Amino acid sequence: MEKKYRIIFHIDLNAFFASCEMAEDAKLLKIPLGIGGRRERGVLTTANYVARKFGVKSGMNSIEAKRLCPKLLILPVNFDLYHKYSKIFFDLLSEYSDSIEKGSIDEGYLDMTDLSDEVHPLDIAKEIQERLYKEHKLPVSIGIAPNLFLAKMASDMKKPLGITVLRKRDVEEKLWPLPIEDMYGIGKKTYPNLKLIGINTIGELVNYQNIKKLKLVLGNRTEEFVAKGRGIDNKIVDPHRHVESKSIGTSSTYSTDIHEYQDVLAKLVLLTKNVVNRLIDDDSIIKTISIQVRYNDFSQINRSKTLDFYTDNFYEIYQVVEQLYDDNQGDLPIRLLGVSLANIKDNINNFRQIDIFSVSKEKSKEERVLNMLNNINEAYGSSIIEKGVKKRKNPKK
DNA sequence: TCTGGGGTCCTAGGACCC
DNA sequence: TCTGGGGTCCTAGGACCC
Repeated sequence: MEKKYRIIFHIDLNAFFASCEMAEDAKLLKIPLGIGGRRERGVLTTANYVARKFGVKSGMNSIEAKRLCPKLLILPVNFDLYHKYSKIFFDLLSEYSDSIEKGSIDEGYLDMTDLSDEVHPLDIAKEIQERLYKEHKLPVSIGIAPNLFLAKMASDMKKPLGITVLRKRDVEEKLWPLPIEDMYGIGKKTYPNLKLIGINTIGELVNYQNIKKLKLVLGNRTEEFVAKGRGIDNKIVDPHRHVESKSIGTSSTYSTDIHEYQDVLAKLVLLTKNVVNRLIDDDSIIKTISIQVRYNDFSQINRSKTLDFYTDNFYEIYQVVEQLYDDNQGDLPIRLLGVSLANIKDNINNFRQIDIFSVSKEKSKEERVLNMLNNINEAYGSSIIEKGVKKRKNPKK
């Protein structure tokens, strides 16, 4: 029998980074906890609910957070730990459906339409929530709805540990009163423009009469947002979306601005080393290299170059990074530098012709970069560099 | 109290090929 | 000669999300 509506779950881990730390160490359960940078320019990526009572929230400058809540404990981000719990989370979800789409490290969509008529979706949601909390100490909020957009909006309505059902017929009552900035996809640049034309809630967006004016603000996505506001979203749960990452990058905001060319290069070497290590760990190769430079007035440039071959070679990649910087040097002091790699593919059958006559030339360039690395090592006493000389894992397959 | 770091997707113009 | 139009890739920038 054909069902009239799909049944989609959106499952969202509450205060995920903080919850992982608390799952690891029960002593953290009752104290205000934030995760993020502890230095002058650091901000919190998240905070537990004890800290939130003091007004502490994600995105907040760490010093301001400390002022609001002097007893706040701030731990540095620990991605290895979060990946471990993320895997636990998705493994458990996979017991309930084959149709799972990873939204990000801490949220997923499940298509539960094929659920037997004997079981109620709400009971399954309760079971998932209880198991994650009891077996793994992970609190989640769950939204149940006929499509992905409504499920996403629903999971946000009750936090932490909420379960919210949002049916098509509930849209006018439950969705339309929400402030427009709470709509998924409307961010901090767009919502002031919507307010300017008199739209303050999702309902006001849906019922806006002057479509031409609306298109000036929302552009090509106007129809999409209006449909979503009406509770219509035909996107399917796609297990293949977001399985392979499309880029690997790292960036760093420095506690004091960088003025000297040589200092910039030293930072770029470190950043490049870091991303190339991750690339090699991943057994992947890339052909697009980008740098990001943010100046102290917060203006920013991004520059990229696509090679006509794939590589995972540090020296080759670093040469491009340095070239991109050299070609685009600005006058302002630098606050942030970033390096990222895109156009990624698996490192299998990457046969490349090597021009033996250029090898000696390349050698001398390699030596120059190696010297930079050694100098940085001496200056910082850092272990990052050594870590980078690790061996390639066995190729896949 | 000045504003992190990891990403994805979209747009628009230009190069280049057919 | 003064010139089209589709497709694809590259580059830069912007917006958004967690």
